[in-house]
Amino acid sequence: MASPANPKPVDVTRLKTVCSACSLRELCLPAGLDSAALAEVDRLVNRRRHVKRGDYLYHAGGALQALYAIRSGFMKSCVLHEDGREQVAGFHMMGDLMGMDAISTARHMCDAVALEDTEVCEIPFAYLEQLSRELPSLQHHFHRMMSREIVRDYGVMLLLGSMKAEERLAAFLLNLSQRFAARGYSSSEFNLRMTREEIGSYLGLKLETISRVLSRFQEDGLISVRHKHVKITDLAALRALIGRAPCQ
Amino acid sequence: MASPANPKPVDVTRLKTVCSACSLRELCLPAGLDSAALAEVDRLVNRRRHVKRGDYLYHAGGALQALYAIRSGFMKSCVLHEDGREQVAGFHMMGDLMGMDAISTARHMCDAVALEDTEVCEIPFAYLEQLSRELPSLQHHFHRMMSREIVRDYGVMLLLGSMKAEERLAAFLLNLSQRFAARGYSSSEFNLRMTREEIGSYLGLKLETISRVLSRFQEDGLISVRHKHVKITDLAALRALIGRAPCQ
DNA sequence: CAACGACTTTGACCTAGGTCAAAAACGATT
DNA sequence: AATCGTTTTTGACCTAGGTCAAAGTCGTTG
Repeated sequence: MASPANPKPVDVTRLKTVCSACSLRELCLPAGLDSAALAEVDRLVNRRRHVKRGDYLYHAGGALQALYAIRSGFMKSCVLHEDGREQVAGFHMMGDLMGMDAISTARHMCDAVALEDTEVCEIPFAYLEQLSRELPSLQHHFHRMMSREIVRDYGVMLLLGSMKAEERLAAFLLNLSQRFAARGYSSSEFNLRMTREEIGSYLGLKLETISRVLSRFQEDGLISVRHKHVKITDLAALRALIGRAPCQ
Repeated sequence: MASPANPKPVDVTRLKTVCSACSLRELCLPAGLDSAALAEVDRLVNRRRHVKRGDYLYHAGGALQALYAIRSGFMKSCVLHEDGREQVAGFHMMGDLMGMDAISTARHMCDAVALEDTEVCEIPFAYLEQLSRELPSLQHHFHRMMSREIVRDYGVMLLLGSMKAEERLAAFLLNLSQRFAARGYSSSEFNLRMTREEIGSYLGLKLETISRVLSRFQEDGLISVRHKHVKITDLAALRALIGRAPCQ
């Protein structure tokens, strides 16, 4: 079970934690760096920030100061339409890098909101560019992370553009499952940090549809859901749902 | 009107054209570089490639060799689902940079197909990384281009996730219009290079819906369409379509 | 522990867009 | 100019998912 950030108020040893000693080292920005490079990156990532549940890490329109690597917690990013409609563009967890949308115009193009108390490492962007000119491995890994975001986005387009409700939700659950697994948590049992409405927004569906499809999955023995808690009971069947082409 | 690549077979002077003399200089990778940097980039971009209508620039799964800047022509990129479903992830024209999805895994994650005869400049990726370590302005602009792709993708998510058919198509036409304008072509009159089916795939709709909505726009006096030729006759009304929130 | 608000579930009904089918229009080729 | 294949248009009908409404469940706070 993913436990939330340690509730102890301020722990000096933890505040001093650096990339080189971080358990997310191999998932996060410094993945694959040698120890010399890692020491440099320790200096790059100099500040932590706590974002309380419901609070914003940054707002659309705000100036780019830094990129943010999530240390613990859970966030969503939302694109806004002028008329107030909002589209969840992604859910982010430990090791994920946020804020890359802002590099283009030096202003954030989406909101980042904490879905539970979250701790992030601040990565001053100007300094990251400078350092990545000196450290080819850092440079390359940063490029890989931006590219990975593009690939992820393509996956979401595929989801939104050509899958039906059941497939979308199956893909969503499998994606969460796999990301939890990659972080050492259970791949079969986890808590959803977001509401049905937020899942719906992400998947281009209404919250009632999410609720109904989850119920149907449960009836069919694919999962068991109780509120935010999900247990995948038939992984193969869930995978089969998105594999086959029911249309055409 | 955008004229296709010169049909003369091989023109040596054109083959020798370099970034510093390219009319797309300010849209493309070298945007904003000083003349010293530009001279370096001239050496970086050493090869051209012609892709005939219907041919692939690269395939999903293929190894990343280079990024590609479009000099002339028109392309689409498609994400593939294992079951054969395909989702058009984007349409690309002169000055656009393609292939950034491949940096993440060193393999392309989508297909790139020419919708008309297209000429691209090959940008060897390893060399681009090397050069951008030496030229901060190139480095920064490259980052901006990757970020711009992420922002574009967020826009597509908004489109697919929370807009209805008419809004999607209006947004699509306005986007094309604006991109043609940025390249010195008419913003109000242009040829669609893609089929109704490809538009539909991009917008998460069926080709019949595209056809119907285009006809409706024409009846309402927003545009006039004849096959691939589109003329925007009421820009304001088209804009108004995506501005207001008809639902909720 | 009562009460409130936020979230979820479920049912009944409706509609935007999908599906199927047929005809028309085009463009490339002979 | 005739033919073929591709693309587009339009109509008739259908269904997945949206909408509206009501009841149930939870966590939080006084």
